[in-house]
Amino acid sequence: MWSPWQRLPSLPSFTPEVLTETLDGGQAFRWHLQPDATWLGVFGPHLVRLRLDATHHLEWSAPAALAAGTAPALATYLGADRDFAALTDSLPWRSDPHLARCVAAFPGLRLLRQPFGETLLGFLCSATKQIVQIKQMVALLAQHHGTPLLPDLPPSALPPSTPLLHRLPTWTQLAAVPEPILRRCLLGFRARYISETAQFLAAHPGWLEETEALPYAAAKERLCSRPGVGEKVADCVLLFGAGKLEAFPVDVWILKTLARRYGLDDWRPAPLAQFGRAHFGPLAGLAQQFLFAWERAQKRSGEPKV
DNA sequence: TGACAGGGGGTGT
DNA sequence: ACACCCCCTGTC
Repeated sequence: MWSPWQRLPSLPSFTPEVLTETLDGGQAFRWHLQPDATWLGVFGPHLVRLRLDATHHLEWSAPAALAAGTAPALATYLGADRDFAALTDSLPWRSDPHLARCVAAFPGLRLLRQPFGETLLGFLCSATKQIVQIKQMVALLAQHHGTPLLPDLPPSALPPSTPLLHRLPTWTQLAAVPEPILRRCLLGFRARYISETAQFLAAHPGWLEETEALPYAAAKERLCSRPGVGEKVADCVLLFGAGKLEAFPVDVWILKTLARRYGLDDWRPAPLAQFGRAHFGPLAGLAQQFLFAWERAQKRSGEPKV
């Protein structure tokens, strides 16, 4: 049923914590930790299990029927073509003590390269929502409107009630769904954004592909012309779905971080984004991910759940 | 074991 | 500044 576990060549080792932060730290919303401590995730047409071996290197397994194209797709998705250790080393951590401790706390943290259209969909869901709730929305979108990943195989091959039996709907599929139906995916006011974007994309074939290929500034401008896409969402889509590492999303966490750790109280998001690009340089988005991971960890240790 | 606020990784006006 | 939409979470 599942393919044998296979090492993923050309990817460095991970600690479990950094793997969690990479897969389930707000970049992507379709990775779920299973009871056996493996990660189960979907991107594009791919359904994948991931785990760490004894040497903390990544291993993957996919349903046998889908496993053929998995390795190269996974390599792209995980950014295996980029040396994140070297990129991280080129961040200005030597002159920035706070960045230095964030980098040290999450060694090997990387940016994903997700399918562009799916990234847009995920972050259109993200406004004023926490990760758990965004994950719930995209899971429902997939269940209700996405194509089954294993059309010919019995669901019993997977854990019961997994939210990962379907791909995300394509924008073409979404364009055929009336907004009131979309709302059943717990989207709230975001349903209108998604519906209008789907209509627009149906009327403008190639728009997504062209946008993804544009340089950062031009791509951001185009994304921001869509309803529900402001600067923050556009930067997330370009950072996590187009590999534009200069994108510097300013959300409330980064706002608080820059205020508290960098003395930038009362700054507005747009000037903060400018500060970020100036201070952290052309890989500002990577720096942002370290800062974000740090603040998430602080919040967890400050307000333990249980 | 239920009800009840309060707030939530923004955007648009 | 405030509405938008309403689910999740923490409380009582």
